[in-house]
Amino acid sequence: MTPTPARTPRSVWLRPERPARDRQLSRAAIVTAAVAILDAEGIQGLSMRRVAARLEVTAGSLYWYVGGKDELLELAADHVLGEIDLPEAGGGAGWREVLARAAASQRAMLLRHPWAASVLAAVPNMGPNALRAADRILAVLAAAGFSPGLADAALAAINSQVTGAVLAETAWRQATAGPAATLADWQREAAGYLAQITGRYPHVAARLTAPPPDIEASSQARFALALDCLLDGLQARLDS
Amino acid sequence: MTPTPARTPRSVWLRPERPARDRQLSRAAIVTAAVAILDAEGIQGLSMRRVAARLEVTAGSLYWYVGGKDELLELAADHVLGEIDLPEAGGGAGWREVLARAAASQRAMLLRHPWAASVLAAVPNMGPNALRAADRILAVLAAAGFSPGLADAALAAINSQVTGAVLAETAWRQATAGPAATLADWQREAAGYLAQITGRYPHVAARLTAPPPDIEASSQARFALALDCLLDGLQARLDS
DNA sequence: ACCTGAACACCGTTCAAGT
DNA sequence: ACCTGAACACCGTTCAAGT
Repeated sequence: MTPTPARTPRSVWLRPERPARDRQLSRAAIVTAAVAILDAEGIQGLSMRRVAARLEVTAGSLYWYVGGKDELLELAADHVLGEIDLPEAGGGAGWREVLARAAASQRAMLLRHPWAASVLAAVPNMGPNALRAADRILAVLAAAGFSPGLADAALAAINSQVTGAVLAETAWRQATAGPAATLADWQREAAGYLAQITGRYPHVAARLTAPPPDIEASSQARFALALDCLLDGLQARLDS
Repeated sequence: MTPTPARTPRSVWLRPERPARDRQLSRAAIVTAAVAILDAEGIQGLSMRRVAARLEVTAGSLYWYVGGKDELLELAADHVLGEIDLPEAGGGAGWREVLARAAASQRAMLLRHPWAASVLAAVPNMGPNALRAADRILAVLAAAGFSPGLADAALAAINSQVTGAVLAETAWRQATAGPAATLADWQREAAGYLAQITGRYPHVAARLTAPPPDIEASSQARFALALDCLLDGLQARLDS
């Protein structure tokens, strides 16, 4: 019934920042405040009013520096992207090691900021930190003999793997960290449902009732396995 | 300052549905309405009030059947998960083909419902359709000789790849489908920013200014490549 | 140029009260 | 048992008006 509102999803990065003067607010301050709230309370806890309150300012004033909440999220996401360790420009390490290191660093950062993966996944990343990271990786791949097409595919595949894996990991973490304090509590709470599915879905039930002892370690191991598979496959396609 | 609200992220699936009587509303009707809105207007367009309006009912009445908006999203996500083509129970196809088919079907479904990937990624999927899909795949892998651990890793890796790839694809699609109608328009709009990054990030700039002619086909090709790499790697680890 | 204050049009959720 | 109506406590965003 109601017509679709004419959203204008133009990215922040397509508009220049306003020139600097003597002012008590800034894009940087707003982004820092937003990241602090996101880290502490997640995406649900972020609102323009709360960011403004943290800066002791009115909500409306944020709109002088930032197009809106969506833009602020884009800025926050690029901000944490700056925490990723990137390969040196002229480093001597092989491309496999470079990609593995960068992917591990990216995963660690996304686990430190559990809100970031979903934000980065929802929007094309065109911020300076995103571009810098992509450019470094593509440079390494080009130097290693990757064609532009294969380098693109490699970057996209690894990025998808990291993002997807972290999203799944944090989803489970947040669910089991709910009202039930421990995993055992959660299982007791879910016992009824589990009993119901044991018969219908035996393979899944076996996993749910007997989860790995160390979730942290097994997530890490699964991530390493998937990454190795991708790197093996890329190497084979590079050699042929 | 404000204390974190005591959310109760217990999953829908942990609570039984209320017994059926003669009523003008139902979980199924609510979920159907929600999916229709999500398909038409995306996640931003979904509100409890709009779902209620579509069913010619008050917003409050939805809470008799559904715990809240988060639960409704879980239900909607599992609903579309039912559209995935799964392997027959006793099919004769090899495990590689089975996984490839299921992954392709999952990807197609996620592209049909661009809101679904982010919802599925945000929450552990414990609905009946999610469990059924996982169980079928795990059964095929077990029959092919996969250890439980390797089967888990395989399922997780492929799921992460599909989810991550679709999220990236839809993010770009929605960005370029914004106010600028065509990709050329979008590029003209972004020209200033592109010129600015051409010097700093040459490898990325080359990709942005000269995108592949057929985005659809190249996304599909990249997805097939990543999936092949994963399947190759799994096969090698299965044989060893 | 920058920020306030107030308003507008929405939200999710609760809950007495009706039937 | 099921649904309404009204309310509560929030939202994002806009914009005149101040300085």
